[in-house]
Amino acid sequence: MTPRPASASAGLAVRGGPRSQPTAYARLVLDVVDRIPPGKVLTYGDVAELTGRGTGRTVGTVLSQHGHEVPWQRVVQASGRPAEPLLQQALRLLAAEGCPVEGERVVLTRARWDGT
DNA sequence: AGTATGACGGTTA
DNA sequence: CTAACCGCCATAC
Repeated sequence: MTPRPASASAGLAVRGGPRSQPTAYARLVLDVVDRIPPGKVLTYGDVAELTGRGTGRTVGTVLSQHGHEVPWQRVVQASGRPAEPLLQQALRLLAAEGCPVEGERVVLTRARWDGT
């Protein structure tokens, strides 16, 4: 894939400022999310495992700051439900790319990406 | 170095 | 099913 415009920023919990500059950790996370195939998803925890650092919480914080440069809708909670603020839009985007959705959640048994 | 914060996860009630 | 609680960990200040 083409490199994402490094214009975005990472950093977690930015209080008091718009966006800080990307951190190595944020790039790791965005890199993994960027590789999720259309119609497939990963849980926040899955992303943390694939990067080898952090937890679902830290992954979520990174995406909250610049998930805009990656297919953010492909990262959902362990329950299969997209994060609250993005619920409707995420479900719409996922359904559009052929991801199995049931009610307000993704059918993880069918849509979970194996990371390969 | 210590405290606060957050697009999470798992357990317990 | 919902709600509360605690553990987790990178980052900001």
